[in-house]
Amino acid sequence: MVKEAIEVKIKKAYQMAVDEGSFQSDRDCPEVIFIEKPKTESHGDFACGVSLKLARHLKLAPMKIAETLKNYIEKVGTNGSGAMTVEAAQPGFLNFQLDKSFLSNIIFQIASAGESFGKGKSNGKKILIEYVSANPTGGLHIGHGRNAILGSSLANLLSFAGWHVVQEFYINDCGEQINKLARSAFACYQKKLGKTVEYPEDGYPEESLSPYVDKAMEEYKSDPSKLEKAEDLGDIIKEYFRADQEKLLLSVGVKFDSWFSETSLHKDGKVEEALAQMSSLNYTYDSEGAFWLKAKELGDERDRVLKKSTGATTYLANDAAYHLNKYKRGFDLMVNIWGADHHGQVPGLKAVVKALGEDPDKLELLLTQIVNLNRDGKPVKMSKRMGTVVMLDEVLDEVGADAVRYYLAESNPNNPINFDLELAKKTSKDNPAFYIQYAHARCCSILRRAGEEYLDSETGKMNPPRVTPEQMREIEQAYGKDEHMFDFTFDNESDNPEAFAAQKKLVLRLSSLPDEVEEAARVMQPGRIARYSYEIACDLQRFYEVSRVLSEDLSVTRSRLGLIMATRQVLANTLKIIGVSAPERM
RNA sequence: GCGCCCGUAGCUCAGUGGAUAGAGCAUCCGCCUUCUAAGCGGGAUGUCGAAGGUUCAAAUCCUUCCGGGCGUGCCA
Repeated sequence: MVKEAIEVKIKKAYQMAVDEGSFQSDRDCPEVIFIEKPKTESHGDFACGVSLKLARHLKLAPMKIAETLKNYIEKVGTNGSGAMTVEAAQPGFLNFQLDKSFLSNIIFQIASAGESFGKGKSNGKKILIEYVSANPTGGLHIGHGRNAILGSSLANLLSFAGWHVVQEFYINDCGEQINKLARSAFACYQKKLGKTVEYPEDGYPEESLSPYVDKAMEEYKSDPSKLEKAEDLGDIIKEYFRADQEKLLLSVGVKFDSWFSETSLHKDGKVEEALAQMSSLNYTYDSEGAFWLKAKELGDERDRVLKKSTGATTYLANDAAYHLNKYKRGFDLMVNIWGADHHGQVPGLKAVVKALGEDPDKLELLLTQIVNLNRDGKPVKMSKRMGTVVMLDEVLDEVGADAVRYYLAESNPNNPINFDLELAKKTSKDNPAFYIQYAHARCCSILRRAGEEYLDSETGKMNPPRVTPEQMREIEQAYGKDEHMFDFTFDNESDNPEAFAAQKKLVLRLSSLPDEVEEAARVMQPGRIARYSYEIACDLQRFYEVSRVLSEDLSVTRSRLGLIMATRQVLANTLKIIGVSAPERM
């Protein structure tokens, strides 16, 4: 919001400069006005290097352009948002220093927006995010967990940024893996009935299936004929697994709007339809008894089989049908989240989409790298059931949902995660997940304490609350209405530069939530919000160290309580995006 | 071989073509009468994997090379 205000000012200044003949150009600035946060304090609170970019276009020295813009910016004035000073600096930067009035106006704006602070305006667009999409043949491992948390956080983020989001799980409930499940479960069942059968050599581990077979026998004990065919038993068991996956995902706050069955595509003849559509567009051919996609001419490294010589369709053919269905549902954008070990399938899927005559640019694939588990920096393999693969529920049991969500959401999907189990359990600043929650709890604590009696250190007696319940209600009501309520938040820079710096830093950090949301949504990286949240926690801590909220001065107390409310709100909003709880006490 | 991802402080990682490349951990030195010390402040720490190129300006864009991970089925 601050960046926008500055951008508007520069734009206006540019137009005035053109109008008055200082710049020989059209009224619209030909370069993007990019406002940055300088790393060095002496470069102001915000800076803009547009003069450097304009040098060639205007045929003037960058420094000259900067100075001209500075003069016109001063003419533009404050336009109601509070004051700032501008400096032109070598080699042509514009450096902006915000005034106290500007800063307290920021708090006021956050206060007015309340819960919706940082929320993007609805863009009227629909997006489908498909993720996890595991086989219903077992549990979910930590890699599924990474995709689940990324998908869910991305959904929260995009929805907050103004998209209409649909989250979907594509159930891979047919094909070779499912047949294997059915065979294994049926063998297990036969054994339970006392028959001597050979357990499939490459089958799923009997000990993991056994409880599910027991469950099926219990459920169908009045009508065991339902279990008499391997296929039927497989259908029952795979639904158990799917339901377990759903339950586990719900326990980490991952909730799907839609569960799409691969089998339903076959039943409804959609796979054949998709194949026919690709044929009609002349992107297929028969060879060696199989049915092929001309993938190579659509950008893949070689052609791909759609229907095997056995007559069965490949996963690619099924994916074609599924994606055709997605396209028909009219989304503006579709995102698939896959493990990076599947990246080889990307060109095939893109080829299929083109062969169906759809726009491949509407389909975005996010690939996630692997999750390594560590304990005190050393690699661990902890799974009881699967040997080398670490299961999501085991990690969840050990460190809890909040830590799982934070660490899996925080990372850049392109990088492998080194998830340290001991770190995730720490209750200290080393553990950002904890530290952010603690910051939120601290805000709540201060707000609570404001309305409680407190010990007077001089008299040793209890004093009445600094802020009575009536006053607290007044503050909450004024919060968002009284523009000048926050004017007392800041110390004078000359009296207490440390305190002023911390106050300013916190306020500016809070103000950037809308920019952070917009940028994170644009690059589809909810992890940026997680890291931003940690930075707020650090800034709050610093503020807390150097400037008291609750004091004898009621106007300062009121003012700073407003800042604490604003901080609590921004922390709550960011935690909600990454799906971590915001506790009031810890 | 080919394709994708990665290479930034001792470690884990940020970094939008812009000013002196940043955080946290670890390490060293300080700091607890006060709203939660579950903490805070301050040092020190770099061939941004390498070399070319584009640019007024490159960790960032392009090319080549080196190192690591993954993939490369009529499996999913």
